[in-house]
This record gives sequence, structure tokens and C-alpha cells, in this order.
Amino acid sequence: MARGKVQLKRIENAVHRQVTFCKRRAGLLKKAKELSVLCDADVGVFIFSAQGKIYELATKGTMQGLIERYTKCTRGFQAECEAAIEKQVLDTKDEVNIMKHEIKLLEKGLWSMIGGGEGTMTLDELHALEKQLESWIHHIRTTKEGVLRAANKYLQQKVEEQHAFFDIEPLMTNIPYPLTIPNQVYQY
Amino acid sequence: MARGKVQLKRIENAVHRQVTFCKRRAGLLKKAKELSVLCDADVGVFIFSAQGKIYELATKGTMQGLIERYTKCTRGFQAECEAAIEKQVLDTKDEVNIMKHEIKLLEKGLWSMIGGGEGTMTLDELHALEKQLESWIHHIRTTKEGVLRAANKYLQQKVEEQHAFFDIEPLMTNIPYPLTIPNQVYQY
DNA sequence: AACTATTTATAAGA
DNA sequence: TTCTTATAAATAGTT
Repeated sequence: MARGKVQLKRIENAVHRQVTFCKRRAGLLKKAKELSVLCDADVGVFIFSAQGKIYELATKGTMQGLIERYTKCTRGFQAECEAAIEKQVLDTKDEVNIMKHEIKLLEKGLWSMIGGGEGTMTLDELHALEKQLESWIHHIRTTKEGVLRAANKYLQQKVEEQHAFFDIEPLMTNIPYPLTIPNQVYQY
Repeated sequence: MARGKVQLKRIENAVHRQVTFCKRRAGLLKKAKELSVLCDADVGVFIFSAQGKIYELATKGTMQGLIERYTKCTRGFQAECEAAIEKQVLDTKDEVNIMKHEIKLLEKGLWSMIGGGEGTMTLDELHALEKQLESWIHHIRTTKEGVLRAANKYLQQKVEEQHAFFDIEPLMTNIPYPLTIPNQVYQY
């Protein structure tokens, strides 16, 4: 703004442009500070140079603080961003649910194959099923000696508990029970 | 800057301050735009008036875009937020992977049942399968009183068998297999 | 909101 | 970069 009007377009000469950038950058930050002081305003300015370097000014607190304040007040755009993220998360959760369903189906397949039962089972069917499971476990346990021995240790304790626990009156019912298979997360 | 030097301090007269705010605000945003055009820089400016109103300028894209860029370069608070979101996503993906593993396990178990053998299963897989079976049994035994009572009758027999079974090889081993059986509450 | 006297910012040169 | 200086631009006080 001196010794020549300025054309409002990119300065082609690189040196000239760099010099102008330094000067005007300083001027802009100075103006920002003046505005904040004179008029009791809070101003945030950040400048990315063409080389990617950042110059910034926050007239109150930190730039992050001002940004948070800005974002809180603005809400509109960021809400969309968050909605997009949320959607992605929900999509993934949908995928999880689909997989859970798949797991249920597989488990049901196992159930059906083992017990031959449908959605509800009678007590006798449950008995049979449990026997099947027991035998399957037994089969697994006898497969590997190490597994077997380790299982023994557990079951010897368990048997004690079962004695105490199951010594209740052994009444029978024929109420059919809905068969829901737990979704279990395994730990090793 | 005209007809009197300016004191760099808050303008006390409210009207005067408001007028100056309007003028200088416009000037600041103009300077910011000029800087960006002339020097090929990206500038973000936001101004909170004393009344809490926001005035802003983003010379490229949106203010949010610039803020994100700023934050990425700065590695500040938002990085933590993004990390938290990322963690949530990764946790969900972990869950997916666990479920995929579970599906494989079930498929394998199913296949073994069909094929009549478990020769292709690893020890760990056997363990997991066993846990699943245990949990199912546990489910059967604890879910409904009727089931429990029915199970009692069976288990009272079973306990005898187990006694006989475990009396064969009653000694402990120190093989470190994880043997915790999930004590799980099932929902319907 | 317009005007204008001045101050301030800064383009060009060194 | 920094300084200098002529000049453009911004704006304080006024209307």
C-alpha cells in the first residue's frame, strides 16, 4: 500500500511473495490483537503458509480453547461430522449384530445336531442334550492328556459344589423352555 | 489511525467501542483475505464479540476443515478426541474379530461333529469349544428352576459316574491350562 | 452510514 | 531478513 497499488492476486515472484507474506502476516496479527484489546473481543487467527508452516494468534487463552468455544457455538457442521462418524460406528455395530445372528444360527445348528431340538425343548430333551454335551466334553477331554488332567482338577472341585448345590428336592416339570444360546466371548 | 492516535486499551464508551468493532472487524477480515490471496496462504480467523456473537473467515474450505488441519499439525486436544473415537472403532473391530474367531470355532466344532472327529482342531480351539460347552451346560443348569431341578436328577447320577471316572486318575498335574469356567448370567 | 483528516500499513528499494 | 520512505489503506472522530 505504498509506492504502488496492490493487485489483489497471487504475487508471482517468489521472493516478493515471501517478503509480503512476512509483512502482512505481522500486520494481520497486530490488527487482530488491537481489535481484541480495543473492542473487548476474543480473536483467533491461524495462517498456513504455502510451505505448510503455521502462524497463529489467540488473544485469549489457547487456540485450542478458542477452537472449542468456536465449535461449541457453531455445532452445525461438526454435528454432521459427528453424525457421519456415528453412522460409521453404527454400521459397524450392525455388522456385529449380523455376526451375532450368524453365531446364533451356528449355535442353533449345533444345538439341533446335538439335541435335534427346535426352539423349545422339554426336560427330557434338555437331559439328552446335556448328556450329549457332557459326552462331547468328555471326548474332548480324552483327546489330549493335558487337557484331560487339567479338566480333572476342575471337575473334582465342581463335583463337590454340585453335591452341595443339587441336593435340592428333585422335582420334575414338563414346561417347555425357550432355547436361547448365549453369545459368548472366549478368552484364552 | 486518523484524527487522533489510538490508545491500545479497551474503548470505554460502549457506542464508540461497538462502532470501532464493526470497522476493525471488517478491516481484519479484509486483511486476512488479502494475505491469503497475495501470498498463497490459508487463513482462518474467528472473532467472538463481547456479546458472544461469532464472526469468521476461512480463506480455504470450511473453518472446520482449517481447524482440523490446524489441530492435526498442532497435535493438541482434538488428537485425543480422535484417538478416543479411533479406539472405539478399534474396540468394535476387535469385537468383530473375536466374533469371527468364534464363528470359525463353531464352524469347526460343527464340522467336527459332522465328521465325527476333531483331528483338525488345535488344543486352544478344543479348550474354547469346551468352554462353550461348559457354558451351555451351565446355562441349562441355572437358567430356569425347572431346568435346574431336572438337571439335579441327572447330575445326581452323573456325580456318581464322575466319581468313578475321576477315581481312576485322581492325581493333580501342573499343566497350566486356563480352566476358568465363565459364571455367566444369561438374558432372554 | 458517509466523510475526511490523520495515522498506520506496507511496497519497493537498499 | 531488516531498514527506509513514499504512498496506499485504514480508520477515529465527526456529521
